[in-house]
Amino acid sequence: MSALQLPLYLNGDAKRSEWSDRILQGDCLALLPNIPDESVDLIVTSPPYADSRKKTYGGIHPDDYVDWFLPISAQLLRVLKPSGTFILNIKEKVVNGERHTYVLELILAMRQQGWLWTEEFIWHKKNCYPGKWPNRFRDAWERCLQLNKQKQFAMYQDAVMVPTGDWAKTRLRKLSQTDLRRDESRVSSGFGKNVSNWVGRELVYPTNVLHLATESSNRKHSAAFPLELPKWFIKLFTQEGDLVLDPFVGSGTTAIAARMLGRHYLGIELLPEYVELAKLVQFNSGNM
Amino acid sequence: MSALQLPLYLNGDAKRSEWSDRILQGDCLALLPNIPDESVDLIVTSPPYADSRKKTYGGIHPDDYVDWFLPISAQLLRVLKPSGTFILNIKEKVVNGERHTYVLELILAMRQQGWLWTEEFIWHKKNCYPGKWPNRFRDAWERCLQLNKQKQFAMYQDAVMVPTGDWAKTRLRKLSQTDLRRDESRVSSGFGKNVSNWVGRELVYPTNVLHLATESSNRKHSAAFPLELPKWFIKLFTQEGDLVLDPFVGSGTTAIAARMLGRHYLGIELLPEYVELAKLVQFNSGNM
DNA sequence: GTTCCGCATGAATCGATAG
DNA sequence: ACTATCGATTCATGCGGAA
Repeated sequence: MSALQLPLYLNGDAKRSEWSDRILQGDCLALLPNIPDESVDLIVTSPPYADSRKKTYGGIHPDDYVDWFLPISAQLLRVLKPSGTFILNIKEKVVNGERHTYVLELILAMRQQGWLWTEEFIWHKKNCYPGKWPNRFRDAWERCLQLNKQKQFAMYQDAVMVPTGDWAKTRLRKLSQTDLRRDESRVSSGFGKNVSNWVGRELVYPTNVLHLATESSNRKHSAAFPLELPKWFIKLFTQEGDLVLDPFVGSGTTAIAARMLGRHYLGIELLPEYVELAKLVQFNSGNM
Repeated sequence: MSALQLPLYLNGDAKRSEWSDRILQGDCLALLPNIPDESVDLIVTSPPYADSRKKTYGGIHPDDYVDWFLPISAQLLRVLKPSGTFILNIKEKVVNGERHTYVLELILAMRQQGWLWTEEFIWHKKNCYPGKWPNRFRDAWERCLQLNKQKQFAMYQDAVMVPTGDWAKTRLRKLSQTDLRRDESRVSSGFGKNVSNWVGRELVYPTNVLHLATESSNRKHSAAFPLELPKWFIKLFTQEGDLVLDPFVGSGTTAIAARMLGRHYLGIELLPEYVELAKLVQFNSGNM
């Protein structure tokens, strides 16, 4: 789909409400330029991993990955609001017995591009692919890179608080004065170790290791990542009515998550079959 | 301590048995050159984090971290056996609201130096206290970089097998003891449990995510990692009688772990007070 | 309706084989 | 030598059918 064939609702002059909440089929590098500057509150995406979907996406070679992604991230930087956040779910492949370095290089290159590498969340995959190899174990985690345009960005931490675990109660009982003092010295700022702030509370703030609920909706389609993953980031970085973009929306997981949470969304997907699947699920998820 | 003042047991001509199983006080960059080529089976260390221990180590600025570490890693590359492994526990600091990139740059630089970046294990600090800052949550994980000299290296995967999630869950539920049920028993954990209790049962291989509680003992070394962490890597990458090196041994955690597992060890520590502490613990751990 | 098995299925990786 | 393809390995999970 060329720029000239773009649907009217992607015209930059249109109001957002006229072009959001859709799944677009096409190359995101061709479609992204039609999204207005600084119009997106949150980008959550899981791009095709290097060399891993050769049959479907043509297979980006690990050595070419950074060059392939940088023009896209340049567009994402443009369309993101100054207070917005970009969550990039990615993991390096094993190449010739080594972890490839394209993710490291991508982070460095995106910083040159103007992004701030604010944080790296860890997604612990509970049911990772099985297998046994002579010199490695199963890969059970992926990176969720948090990138921003500014040091100050929108973040709604209270929206993702989690119930206090049993460990907290146990821990509290065991806390001695020396424990408290030691931790106070270890934590230099902010919330710190003021136990009174969380004693008796039912909810606590999570960490940067994603500990999502084990419950997973009965999805019949294969999703790139579980629904809970985009939901968590959408709750954390947006409010109702905000706009969430996924330039590699696949079967629509991010769009569904946004819809469920009352956020506007815009999904882009290259493969028509995924677009159809996404639209189907999108339609069926109306009452979720 | 200059090279001229090196103790006799660090003379390259001496047999390993004459110079191992000791904690040496001094700058590792000055002491490492006296260790013979390709004599170490495993290196496990947690170097001082950038800028985090200004008072004790002089505070390596994040921007200088790579230049500071590369001469050391060059020595480590030399003393490591071809089949050996280097486990580097490290985590980037937040500088000016961003994760600093020195760890990424260090990986790239060490590859230029000849290291292979085989794997990145995640140490998930599962019992760290909740906490929050305006723009981030509590940091609950650290990197354990696995670096090698060759694609083929010694690895004893059977030594770290853990009970299956299903089996453990079922059995523990039938025991109906709250404490046991709460105990982490899934595949991804396996620390802090007496695995011998499960011998003969169904065991599976772990993943590259290590669930491990931070140590709550009264260690004075500020960067001490929990004993289970070096123990796990020592079991995975060495056999009894092998030699384990920690060039930043601190209060001796790696040395204690090696001793407990019947491995030879060599610890290096700059600060005399830590050396004394390490030797004390080393002595007291004789019957552990 | 529950609970309990059995079974298919993965954003995987290695080594061998083939071109 | 270097790349492309295939078989073997492995386990948490969700599902369907059975008790």
